[in-house]
Amino acid sequence: METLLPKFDSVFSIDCVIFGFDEGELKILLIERNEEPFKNWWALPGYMVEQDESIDHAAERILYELTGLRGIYMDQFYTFGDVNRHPQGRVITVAYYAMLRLSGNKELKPVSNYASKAVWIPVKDLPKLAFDHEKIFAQGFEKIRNKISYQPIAFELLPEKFTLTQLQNLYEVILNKKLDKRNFRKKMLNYGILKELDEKQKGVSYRAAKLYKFDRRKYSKLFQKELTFGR
Amino acid sequence: METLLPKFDSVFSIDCVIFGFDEGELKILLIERNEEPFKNWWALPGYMVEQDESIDHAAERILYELTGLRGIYMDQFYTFGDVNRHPQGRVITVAYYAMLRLSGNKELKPVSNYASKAVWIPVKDLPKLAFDHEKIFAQGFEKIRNKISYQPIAFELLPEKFTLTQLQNLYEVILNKKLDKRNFRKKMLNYGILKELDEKQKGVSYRAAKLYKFDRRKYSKLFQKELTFGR
DNA sequence: AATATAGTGTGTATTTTTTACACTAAGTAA
DNA sequence: TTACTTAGTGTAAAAAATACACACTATATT
Repeated sequence: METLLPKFDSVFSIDCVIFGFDEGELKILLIERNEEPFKNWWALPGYMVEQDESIDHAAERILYELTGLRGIYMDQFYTFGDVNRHPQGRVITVAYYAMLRLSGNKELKPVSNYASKAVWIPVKDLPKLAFDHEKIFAQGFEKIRNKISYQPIAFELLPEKFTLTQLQNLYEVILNKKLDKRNFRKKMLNYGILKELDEKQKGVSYRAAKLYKFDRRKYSKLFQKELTFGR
Repeated sequence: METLLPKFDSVFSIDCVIFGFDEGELKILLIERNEEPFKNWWALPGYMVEQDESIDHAAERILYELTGLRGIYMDQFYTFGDVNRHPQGRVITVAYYAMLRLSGNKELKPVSNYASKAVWIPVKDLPKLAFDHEKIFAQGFEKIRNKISYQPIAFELLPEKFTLTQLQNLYEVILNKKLDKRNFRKKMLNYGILKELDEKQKGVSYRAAKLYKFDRRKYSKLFQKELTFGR
């Protein structure tokens, strides 16, 4: 039966909204396109999905080819399917996002030549982007802002060891809102998902703060669905 | 420049996970397929998107053609892109969901003949479904369960006038959890998004309950993002 | 008319969570 | 030693969440 039916092929793409946090600034990973259309424009890392790969796999591959970043786990957040979003025809795109720690300064080096370079750009200096990528970016930002307010995912953006002040700064940047220091600390420490280390910050010209680590095991226990409504 | 570039066409589909609530049961809208592959199987209402329509528009059109339901607003929730999810080739599908009031018994009548019929099936009696539709359904159910616990969207499933007990039953069905009557009422009434009516339930063989209406205006004011973290 | 039945409707005390708020301690640099 | 800068800390008040049980009322049944 199957052989009598027409065969389908498709063209669709993946775009990645990758956030990083560095020097107190929230950044986003962009590439400079080296291909028409929009050659030499800034764009989100994104490309066509192959016929024989799942979209999740494509996301990883594409991010690697365009930026050199490897094995980054991303979550899908929305699919953009306006008719004219791509000048060459009907191309819908599935958007993924991730949050990365920038410490260690992983090098960015496109592996394919679809991109001429890949760089971290502060979110507040976002340039004009190719296609509908500004819209995609905006929705991705919205997504993490939402998510961070009910799941402490911010750790993914910080170095492995961090101070509470750094953590708070990050929350403030994403939520675009000042937070109270004492309440913030109380709340975070109460979650019980931070390990206090015996180490202190180094190289600062003032009192050094304690360093903390994120305790992934306790975290996943804590956030296996906890809903409102008592019994 | 554009004319030198290859033209792209694509094949992709929409699937709809539509919830209804009737006689104390949560139901889902299914069709019986009248086309290969999976002819005569149960399936979610879904079909291919046309080249010249946005995916949001396609969702509405497809739901109408397969079930006769018109102008239903749906939200996208996930895109399924495994390589072998469709036997005829590479077809990714964008899944949408909606919650509907079943009162008034809108008639279900496929307008195209891709479906031989469309019916409401209790979620607890879900049959075997075509393609990967069971997976899609499960993720859609997860979605509303999640959503209902931070936004009172349950009204969309109830008739325009409803009793607090009906509302509570619905929450209990979706959350799969018994709730305390007094606390539930206190909480709901405190939101201030219910209008108490001068009417009472009719045709019951016990004390009739007051009827309420959902106050959409107050609701949208209340739920314009309210995040945790004080100041 | 009396009674059984089934769901409606209500209040309070306790605990937990959230919020507001300001000063001292520690380390570095001059 | 002093000036500077950030780290670190507690409490009281308000708000929200929770646990819990019984009398009321409309109808159907006899």
